[in-house]
Amino acid sequence: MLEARMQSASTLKKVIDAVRDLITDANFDCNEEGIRMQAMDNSHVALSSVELRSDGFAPYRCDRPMSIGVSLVSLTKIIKTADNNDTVTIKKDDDGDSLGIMFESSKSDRVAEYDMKLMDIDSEHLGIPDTQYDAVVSMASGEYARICRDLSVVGESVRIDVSKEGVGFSADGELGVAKLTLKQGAGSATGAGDDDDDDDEDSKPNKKKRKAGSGEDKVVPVEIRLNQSVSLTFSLKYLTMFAKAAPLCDRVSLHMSNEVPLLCEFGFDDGHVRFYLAPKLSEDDE
Amino acid sequence: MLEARMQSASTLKKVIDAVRDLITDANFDCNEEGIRMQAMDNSHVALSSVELRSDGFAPYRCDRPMSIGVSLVSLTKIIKTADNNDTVTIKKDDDGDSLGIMFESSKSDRVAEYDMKLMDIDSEHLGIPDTQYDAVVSMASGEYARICRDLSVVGESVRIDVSKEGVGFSADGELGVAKLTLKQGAGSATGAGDDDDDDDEDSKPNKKKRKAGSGEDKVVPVEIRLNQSVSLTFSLKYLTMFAKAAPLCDRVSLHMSNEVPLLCEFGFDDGHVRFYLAPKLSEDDE
DNA sequence: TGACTTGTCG
DNA sequence: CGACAAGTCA
Repeated sequence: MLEARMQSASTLKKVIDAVRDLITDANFDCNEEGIRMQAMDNSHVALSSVELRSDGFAPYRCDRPMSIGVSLVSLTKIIKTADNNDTVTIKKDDDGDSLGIMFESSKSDRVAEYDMKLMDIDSEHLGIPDTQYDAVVSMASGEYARICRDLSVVGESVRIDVSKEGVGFSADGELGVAKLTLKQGAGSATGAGDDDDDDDEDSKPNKKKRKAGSGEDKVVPVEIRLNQSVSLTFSLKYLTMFAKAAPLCDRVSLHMSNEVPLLCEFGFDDGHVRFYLAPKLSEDDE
Repeated sequence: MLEARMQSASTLKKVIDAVRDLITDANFDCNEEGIRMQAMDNSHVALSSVELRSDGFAPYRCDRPMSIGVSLVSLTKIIKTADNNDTVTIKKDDDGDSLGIMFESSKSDRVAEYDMKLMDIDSEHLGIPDTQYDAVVSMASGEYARICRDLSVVGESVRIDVSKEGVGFSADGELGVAKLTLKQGAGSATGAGDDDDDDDEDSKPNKKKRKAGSGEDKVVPVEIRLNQSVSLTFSLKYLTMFAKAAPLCDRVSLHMSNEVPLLCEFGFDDGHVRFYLAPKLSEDDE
């Protein structure tokens, strides 16, 4: 028996939005620590990994580990019917072959219940080594999204160079060459500021999302942690798909070592979305 | 060596937007006075002419005149990645075959550098005689755009009649006849004019949604300078494309003499965009 | 069906 | 000026 309730549907909606372009089906692996999902994209190039820790739910109950095979296409359709501040409860019996999903509106007495059919999915659970990366770049997630968008007009690949001075993103193609440079410590306004109030922090999920329209954007500085300079080339198409996760949080961190897959991480309260992507081996690949 | 820096990208963005529907490639002719661009549209019907005077740049440096062959398609893609208030610097070495374009964000240390490949373009530089026109009509550029839009619903050509009383725009087609009259001195709020004058036809389709902007539109009176009445017919398709320049400035002026190409001018600080279009010879042409 | 572009709102 | 939503194109 699994039963998990989250105060607001918005995080779940954003998580689904973040991965639905990459994944069509996936197993949700649940245990007492929370819910995890991991899957390669359809062309087996990128790995997506989602964690929703049990702390993010109240209550959370999972008597014994279970693996729930979900069609993200179906789940997307269902989750889109929820309001952002609806309460979401998901429930699964030990024996059933369907997943119960319930949305309760806060202001009215509207209750929507879905019973989503499940799938049998071969879970190719890949162990991901807990690598130490040579370079970790953290920046505003909006900035990351924009860099992907801007460079996409020039080419299909981006070379990321990280050094002490900063991080450079460069692309080239028919129309010429583009290079975008961020200096360490450089601030960048995000789209979503949320002000930390001192009083009400803890377990209460902050559903006050004041998306500070104009003016009061929080400045999110670029931070670089570097053991060794790296230079890696990636497919912009995938990096752009990763950027769909940007609404989840202010920051994204890119973890890189030469010739090792990139880890692109979006962390949020009580969970994260991580993407892994192998670098292009050489520039002639394109 | 050319180096020119403008404080804000917005003007450049608007200039490019104004001509990109008409022109795909053009030479940017640079000298110490500034940058000029002149080109016929692809079907060799309309002439576009852009001037960016050196005063609009700081600093501006152009050691010797040069002609830079630019693909507006590429330039459009690049310029779209700039924020409106980014600082723009364009640079070209005397010998290179590419144009350096740099956007610097004001708030952060984000720097985007592009190196755009150039083209060899046969510059058919047409001398434009500095004509004295018989009639010059100046009006709100938003009003101009709206007239083009409204009349396009009715027909493909517009006849413009200028007399002492005012200026009339008329079109006809399948669904009937439309005539729009502006009187001299009549004020018009930018964007939403409905000056109901006596000549108003009821056949005018009313699907105008007046998006009167922020309410505080400046009133821009219609001004007519007239030596002799004129009556000319133009393709609405082209006049509508000219209207893309409207964001550049509050006013547009239409310079006309019978049987001579129209000059449609959008002037702004330190520059202008001008369009020339030959009149249709007779109304049976359509 | 999804992604992108454009237009509107805050 | 940035974010959201709708419409269009692929």
